[in-house]
Amino acid sequence: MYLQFRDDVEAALVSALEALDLPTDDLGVEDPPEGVEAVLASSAAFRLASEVGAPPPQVAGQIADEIDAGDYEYVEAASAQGPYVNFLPSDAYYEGTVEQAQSEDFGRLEPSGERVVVEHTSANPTGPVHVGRARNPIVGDSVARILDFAGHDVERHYYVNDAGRQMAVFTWAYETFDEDDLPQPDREKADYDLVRYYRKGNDFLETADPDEVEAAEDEIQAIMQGLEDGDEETFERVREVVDTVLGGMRESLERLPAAFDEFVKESRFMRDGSVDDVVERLKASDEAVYEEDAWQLELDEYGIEKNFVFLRSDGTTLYATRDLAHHEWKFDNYDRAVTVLGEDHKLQAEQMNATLDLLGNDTDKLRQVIYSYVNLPEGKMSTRAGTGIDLDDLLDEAVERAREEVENRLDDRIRDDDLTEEDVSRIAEQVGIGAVRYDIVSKQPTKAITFEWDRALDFEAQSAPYVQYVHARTCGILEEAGISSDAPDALSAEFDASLLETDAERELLEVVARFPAVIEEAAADLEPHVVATYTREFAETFNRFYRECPVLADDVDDDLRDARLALVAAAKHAVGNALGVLGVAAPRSM
RNA sequence: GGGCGUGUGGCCUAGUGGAUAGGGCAGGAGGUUCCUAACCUUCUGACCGCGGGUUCGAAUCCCGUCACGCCCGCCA
Repeated sequence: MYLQFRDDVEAALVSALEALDLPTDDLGVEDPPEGVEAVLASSAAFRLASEVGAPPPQVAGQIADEIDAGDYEYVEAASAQGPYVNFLPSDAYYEGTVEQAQSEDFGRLEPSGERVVVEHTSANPTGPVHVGRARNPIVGDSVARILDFAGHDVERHYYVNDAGRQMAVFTWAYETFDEDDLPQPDREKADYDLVRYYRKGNDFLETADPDEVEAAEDEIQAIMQGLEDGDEETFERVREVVDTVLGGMRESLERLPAAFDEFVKESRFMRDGSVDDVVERLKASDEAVYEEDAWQLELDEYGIEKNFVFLRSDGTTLYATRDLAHHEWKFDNYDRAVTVLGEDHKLQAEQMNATLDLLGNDTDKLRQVIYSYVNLPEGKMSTRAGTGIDLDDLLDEAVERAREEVENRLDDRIRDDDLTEEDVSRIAEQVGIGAVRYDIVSKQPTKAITFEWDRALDFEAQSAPYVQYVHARTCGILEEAGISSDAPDALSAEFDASLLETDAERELLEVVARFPAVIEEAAADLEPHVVATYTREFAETFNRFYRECPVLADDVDDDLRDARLALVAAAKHAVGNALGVLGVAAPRSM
């Protein structure tokens, strides 16, 4: 209802300003601060004061006087308060909110018909996913969920670098070294198994005898050339390594959970000729220069000073060149493309944008979400060097700590719980992993995060469990009332929302009503953290309602009980779906 | 050196032109015969890095400056 209310408010302002013969290009609709009763307000009077020749409060008064709230279904009143025009919602707003939010998928926006591809993670398949990289799948998966919930047709892609130098090194190392010379793997898992060869290979290239290194480099070069020439046998050799390591990484990512619709391999664009096509078109462009035996592109007109090399002197393509073909493929198959990238890829992204534009693509269809890395207090995490915390270890530790927490709480509970061992495991999993994910997704992606165990695994206050607990409470009340999620129909279809008139109830209704607008904003700006901020405010508001408004107590009369139950169901859908788009589990009990 | 990003109470964080800068942690004081206390109430604590400027109004925009991070490969 919030979106409809906002439409009403905008219409009312336009009509009032037109009647006063004032410009309508700046309505100044905003959320009033806490403590102000209104749901929306306009600060337009500030800007119109000079035009009218009267002080802002007087202008606000004129605007408010011009508005007849009766003309708008969801507006109860428009009143001037100092220089602001404040808008109060009508009973229909509150009643409409409760009704609308009875739907299980409350908050989902109308289908847009737009096909959006979200590419995220795309880490080179060199070894286990570490925490430094984990922000990408968490942010990316949440962005994908939000776009989906906002009505778009979303596909999630992992772009696999299976043709670069790193994979050539890996393949060479895998074929060269003997397992007996390697340390024990940290886990019995494919990615942990194979990363030992990769580390050993890199170590060899850095420290071995120069002649031996040269021989190794020749083999690596042969692999790269084979890929470039489209040699099937070479592709097979590399594929074995890539698919094996990727398989292990996928398992870890799915725990987050982050799943993909498609793993797009860059070698595909080498084989279908599209990379060659890109190269030919670039060579023919006015910006192309042949310097130092390599083909380059001058991108000065895009404000990029550094030349973009798109063909090496040995005639092989670069990752960035292949990525151009990849993105043209995206443009052919989707209406929009979103890529989640670490901040270190920012310049490359700008370079690619410029080049795609030069090739005649509409780059407005492409957007990047940039995030800063998660570092350790002592520095960066690196797969090659083997420094860093593995995502699996973090998640295991999180689940273990969550389990301890659940077990501790079992002892000092007021109510008798009938949590089974199965419940305890489920809760530990939901809370532990949810806490990690929420901790990452709730912060602005551009802010750097320094990883600290205790901070990442804090289960109190502004954390996933705090919000999850609210969801569990809503489920608890509904179940107590005999309304299980399996049988939502048991909820009385007849309820009188006008009985919800205390401050606590009204505030909860208002925060529920805002949910679709939060989705709209998060989707438009590609910012999952605004949903996380919302869940926190939601939880605070719900907890106040919970404290002040008993639903099932004996002294609550039947009509009020039904209305409150409907409100609790509405709250459950809002917070449950908010957690859903964040990719955080919504437990029915804790 | 150049480019991009970040800087908000002791610590973490929301807020990108409008109403007393909103939370959390830590610290002090309270609350459970009552639908789950992973909760709530209350107190303490901020010259929004620093200096200028624009504006009726600046954490938010502009200029300068400092600190930190990232980038400036024929790597990815």
